[in-house]
Amino acid sequence: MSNPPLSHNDSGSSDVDVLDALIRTAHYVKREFETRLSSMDIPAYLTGPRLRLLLAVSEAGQIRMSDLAAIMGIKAITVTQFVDALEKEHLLVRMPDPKDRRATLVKLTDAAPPLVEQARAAAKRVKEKLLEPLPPEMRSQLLDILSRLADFKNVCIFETKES
Amino acid sequence: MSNPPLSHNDSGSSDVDVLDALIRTAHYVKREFETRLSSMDIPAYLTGPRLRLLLAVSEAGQIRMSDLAAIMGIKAITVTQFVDALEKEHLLVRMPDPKDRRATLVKLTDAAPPLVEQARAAAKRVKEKLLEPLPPEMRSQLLDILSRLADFKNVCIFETKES
DNA sequence: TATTGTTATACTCTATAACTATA
DNA sequence: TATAGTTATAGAGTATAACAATA
Repeated sequence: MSNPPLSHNDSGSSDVDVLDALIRTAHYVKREFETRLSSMDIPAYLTGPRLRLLLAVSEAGQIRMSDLAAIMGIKAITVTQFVDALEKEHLLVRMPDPKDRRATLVKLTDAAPPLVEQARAAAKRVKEKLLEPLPPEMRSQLLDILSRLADFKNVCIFETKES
Repeated sequence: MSNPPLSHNDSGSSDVDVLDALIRTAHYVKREFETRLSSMDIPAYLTGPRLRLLLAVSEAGQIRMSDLAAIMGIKAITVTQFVDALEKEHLLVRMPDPKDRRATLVKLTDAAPPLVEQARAAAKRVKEKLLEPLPPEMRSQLLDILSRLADFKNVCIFETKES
């Protein structure tokens, strides 16, 4: 066996590994989240990102696809694909925006709300389970730390609709 | 000390959103990491996961593919695909394991070390940049918190550090 | 029978580029 | 000219299932 040189701990190997840990943990959490969700009545096609989009639509009532792209931090084409997938499952529908004929509004179908509610509740239970090992003060510490790493101030467009 | 402007305690909306924040932040960090890395001389095919595998091989010297799967927390087939990609770029090679003829050992090619070192250094610089907004004590807090969410005790087969 | 790695296949997420319709 | 959304295409990451060789 070779002895690995473990002396680069001084100038920040561990400082830097925290990012790896972040990505790895997030990946683990994401997978756990989706696995547990689909083991709970929630159909497998309702993945994390799609559910997030669906919930955004649900909160907004009606929303333009370009706004969805903005609040989710993804490209328009990706929204198109999520909407395609969810429309195929009859969870949401497209409508022309009467104010701007280039734009498309998206809203839930009449059939969607029960599943959306079920998914929201299941997601919440799963998240609570995953967060269990974390005492409350660590949760807010984590939130604080994360917000310093990346500030997602653009996420809350929901309250500001006036027009 | 500022009071966190959390809307409050119960029924848990904020309790639960910290997981979303985690996933979203990790996703942001990951994308930033890869974008900045490929804007630095590092070829685009050397993505985060592939680089991680390459570094694992580099540290191990020779390593079985099944061990790579174990320490990276991915399936054997995924290792196969990473190794395929990196072998195509002449960064690593497969060798039969003389101890077990079912197994395959992987090691760096002679050509790999310069690029590996360059990539390791670039990755470190990028990570330091991304971590800049985080004071040192928050970095260790974060590491602590993450380790409670998911314990990756299996990750360090490399360092036989005393404890 | 169990394990190692592979082929074949598939799906999700994400994107760029080129395009249409509209503003 | 610029914006909204789409088609076509691509690539990365990940996986399951079936299989061959070996243990």
